Amino acid sequence: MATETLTAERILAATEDVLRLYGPAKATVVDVARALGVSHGSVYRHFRTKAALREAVTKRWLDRTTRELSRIVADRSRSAEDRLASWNVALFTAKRKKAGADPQLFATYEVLLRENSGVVDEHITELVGQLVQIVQDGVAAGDFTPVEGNVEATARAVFDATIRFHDPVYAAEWSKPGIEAEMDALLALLVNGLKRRP
Amino acid sequence: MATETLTAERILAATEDVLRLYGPAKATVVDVARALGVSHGSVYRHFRTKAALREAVTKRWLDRTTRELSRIVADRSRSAEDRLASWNVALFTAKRKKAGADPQLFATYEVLLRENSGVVDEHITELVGQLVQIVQDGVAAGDFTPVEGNVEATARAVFDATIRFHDPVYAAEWSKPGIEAEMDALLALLVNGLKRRP
DNA sequence: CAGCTGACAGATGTTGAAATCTGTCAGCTG
DNA sequence: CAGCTGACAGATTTCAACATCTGTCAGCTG
Repeated sequence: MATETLTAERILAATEDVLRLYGPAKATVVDVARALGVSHGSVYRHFRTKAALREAVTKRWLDRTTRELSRIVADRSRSAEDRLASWNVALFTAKRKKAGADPQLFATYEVLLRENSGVVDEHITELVGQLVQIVQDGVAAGDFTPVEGNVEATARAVFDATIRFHDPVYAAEWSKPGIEAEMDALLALLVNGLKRRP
Repeated sequence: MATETLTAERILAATEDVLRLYGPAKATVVDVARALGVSHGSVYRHFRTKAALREAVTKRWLDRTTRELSRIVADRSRSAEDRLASWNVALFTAKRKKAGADPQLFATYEVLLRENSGVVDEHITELVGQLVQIVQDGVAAGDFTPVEGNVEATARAVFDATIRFHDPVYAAEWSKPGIEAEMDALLALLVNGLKRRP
């Protein structure tokens, strides 16, 4: 335990700790190095710049969510309609939990997301990809009709429509009473719009 | 012309000019007074504080949009489906035009909107109210079925769903090619969800 | 000799004194 | 005398000197 090898993962974990402690404005590479008991030069051996380090922390944080949601996508035993709603509720619940459990850290990640829009774009692409799979399954099962016959555009439309329930910009509204009813109404409207007409 | 009486409206117009010129951070009450050729004490006769002045400017700006849209709401000669799409397209087009025509001023208003969330909330309430009227008309005509039988909740859901196309937060995406197609897909999905099933 | 250290130059952030602004009001003016 | 002015106190912002941080690299160490 005295001198575990310095890995990227250990640095990332320490960086998250330091960010939680000092916030995004004051967390420095020197702080991270101190937390690990090494010199800051060693951190630069694993991450070319401070920006790259912060980007990696951001990606790590977003990937945890993507991984969780992928389980819902993969569960073919449930209907597409069911999974579509579950997926959206799970995404909302996960984000709201993060925002509520440690507002300090969540605010920090809001800053990181803004400065790493490339990582966010990739994350969104992955999420829309998951929705594509669910919609595709629904179409194959004869439950859904994609808008304009375009599954990609339809999945993207569903994602856009629920943006209020997953974009951290709106985090302040997530604790409002009645927010769940609002989401339910929106999901009902969307599912109704997707359903094949007899 | 030499000495027109100092009205609230003249002050508001001058304030907008000063904001356009200096930006939200540097525009001062003294600047506004100078633009009007009066002392800053006179401005304080009409607006209790600088914050109240900025709030009034913000409200004036938002009200211009509300007024334009009300013409679509009132036009009973068109179907609810038609007006719903028109209303959303008009809102999007108006905002996008403002953002594109004078990005400087639009950025300034983004700041004002953030510091006057109360005014924004009222504005949103008015807009949702307009949507309620359109949805109500559609239900009365037998074209729409409101989600959960609740017209208010349905109108709110439509508003939330299109947030990406009217919240200035996303202004950067409004000039992306293909954005109109994305809005069309979303509107088609929503209208489909609203339509009464035979 | 792979991996780490720490001194260093330039970039970025902090700090506090000086400058400007906000909001008030007694008195001036048309 | 209604409406405006401008001097003023306290609040806020600006600016420049100072402190800290980022990123590099020659050399140390296990």
